[in-house]
Amino acid sequence: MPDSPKKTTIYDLAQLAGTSASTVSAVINGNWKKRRISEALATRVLELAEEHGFALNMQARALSREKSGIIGMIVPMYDNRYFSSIAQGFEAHARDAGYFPIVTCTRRDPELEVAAARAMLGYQVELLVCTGATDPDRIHDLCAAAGVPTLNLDLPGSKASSVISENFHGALDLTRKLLIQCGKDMPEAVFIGGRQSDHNTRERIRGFRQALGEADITIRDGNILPCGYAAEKAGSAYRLWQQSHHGSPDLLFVNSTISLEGILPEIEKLRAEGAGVPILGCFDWDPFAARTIDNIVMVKQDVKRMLEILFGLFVKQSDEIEQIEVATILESRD
Amino acid sequence: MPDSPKKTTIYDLAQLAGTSASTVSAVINGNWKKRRISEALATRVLELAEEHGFALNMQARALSREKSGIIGMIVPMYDNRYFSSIAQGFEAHARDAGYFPIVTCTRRDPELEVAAARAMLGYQVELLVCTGATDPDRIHDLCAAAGVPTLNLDLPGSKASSVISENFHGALDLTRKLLIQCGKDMPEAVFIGGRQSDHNTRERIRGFRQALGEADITIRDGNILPCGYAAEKAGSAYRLWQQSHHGSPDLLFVNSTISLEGILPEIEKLRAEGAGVPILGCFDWDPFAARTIDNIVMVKQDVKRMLEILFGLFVKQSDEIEQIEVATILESRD
DNA sequence: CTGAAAGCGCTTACAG
DNA sequence: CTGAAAGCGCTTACAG
Repeated sequence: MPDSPKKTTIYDLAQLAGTSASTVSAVINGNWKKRRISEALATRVLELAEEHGFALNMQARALSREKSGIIGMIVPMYDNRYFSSIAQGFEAHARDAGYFPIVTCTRRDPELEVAAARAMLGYQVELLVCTGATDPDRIHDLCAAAGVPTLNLDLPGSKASSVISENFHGALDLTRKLLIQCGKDMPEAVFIGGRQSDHNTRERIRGFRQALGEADITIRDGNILPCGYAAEKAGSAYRLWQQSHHGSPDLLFVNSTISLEGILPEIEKLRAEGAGVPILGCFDWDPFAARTIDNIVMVKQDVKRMLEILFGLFVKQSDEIEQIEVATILESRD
Repeated sequence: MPDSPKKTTIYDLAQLAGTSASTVSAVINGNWKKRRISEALATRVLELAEEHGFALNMQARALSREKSGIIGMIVPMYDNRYFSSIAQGFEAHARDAGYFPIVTCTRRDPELEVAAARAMLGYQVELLVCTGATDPDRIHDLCAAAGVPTLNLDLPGSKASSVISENFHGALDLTRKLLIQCGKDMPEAVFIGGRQSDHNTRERIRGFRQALGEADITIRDGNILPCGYAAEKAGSAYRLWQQSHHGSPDLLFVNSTISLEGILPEIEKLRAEGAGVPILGCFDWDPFAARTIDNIVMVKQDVKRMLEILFGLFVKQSDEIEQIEVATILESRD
């Protein structure tokens, strides 16, 4: 392999093979049957390409084709299983579909989301998937102005199709199950985590309320605590609740593993003191939490299915706006 | 915002502003003081750009500048805290340094690694960081032929600088701590997970052996089980060990959180049966595992520091090959 | 203070 | 069966 100091181009290859750039291009792109290029020439070109470590310049290709072959995704964070499996699955699907995936995390920051969307537009993405975006409609407008379609995942938007979990039903089932585990007649039930402003949190609260209603349990407003997703926020909201109630709730619905991380130290403190510990539910899943926290019930979102549907929408390219809800799975150790 | 059906170019902007593409280019790139363009014109151009949702075509820029502004990273997986925080931190650093980050996961598959490296080369990355790569030297050669520098992270290579954890010392400290916790005179100690072929695993085994040696504990070869990283592999290797020894070890050194996931069910089974449970150590960190598994000691790798050093090497661009080891942190609940 | 023009490395009608 | 040439949207000397 002659270490060419500078990058090899199709012109170099053409010269080496005694042919033209057009022909090399056709060979590289596998169009040589169509162009009826002799097999011998094609083989020769491919050999030379291999030998010189030739890599097609994708920017040049994108420029001339006027399409990049890139699809983008923005994600709030990588540091939990839900979003990281979304990122990983998105990559795999994109590659299988012949696209190059670009994913970027925007820390639930609206400004960063917009900046990331602009950057992706600069790279001429052919699709932008907004995962858990705080303002997907704004991103949609940005992309629409550039003629780029968007799709929403996890959190819905109103201007493009969305694939989300069955938040209401998932929360309903989870709460029902927790009530059974709890056993008490009039348990003190608390919901914690998430944002009142986001659709998923609202739907989950609705499911939570409904399950309690079915059991004729009245729920005080002070027991619904959409304090944000961050671990610290959930931790301190929980601590505050405990202080003002002089004790822990009987049943605790936690709205994400991130929030669960913040609450766990408090739960452990209770356990260490030999005090009663609330029955725990979490609308989210983590393998260690599921395995090691006593009596926790977790809701696993069906990432595989969500991505299949998402890519189905992408290839369909319909401009009808749909909102598709995907069933969740309840996981507990018993 | 007039929804232009087609993308706006600098020529469109030039026409609109009654000036030339060169001038627009200078304004967009913030070089207009240098070009002494009138502030009025500059402002006007920027307004128009905003109004039309203009986004510089980065492929065109890359092509003409002959540099892409992209840096790439390959990572084995996203689905654990170590690698996902590496990916997240890489993104942040890249952006701060004015680069566009591309990260791709290659599932510890040598062929995928090479394919991903080729794809990145096609996108003209200016640096490729190989994280936990099975054959970083092969990727280095590929990149070197295209004049692209590489850097290794987590697992070292011999042809480019590497930033890795202090595997030997980390394992030594961890094992010492486990021995203290264990308390027994002649504990049965087992090492599980990882690959004999990788540097980190070998170094950790060395640290493990050394700590045992210091305590005059002889260690049988059958107790060193580098069975791979996958959870299932670790699970079955552990089960096998237990079967042939009619019991569990006293001390178990697990080489990653992934392997820990595979072993946990067995540990729980023991606990449920009221049988003795080994003292657990893990060369890796996960917040839930750290919090919820009784008496586990975890080694946290210093991702923040590793990335700082990595980017330091990148900006330095020295062609001296260094291998830098970063201290790890021991975490336990007491 | 500003513009015309060449060139980056491809693709793709088009002509032979 | 194959090549010359225009064009994709920028940047950057160069000339004024």
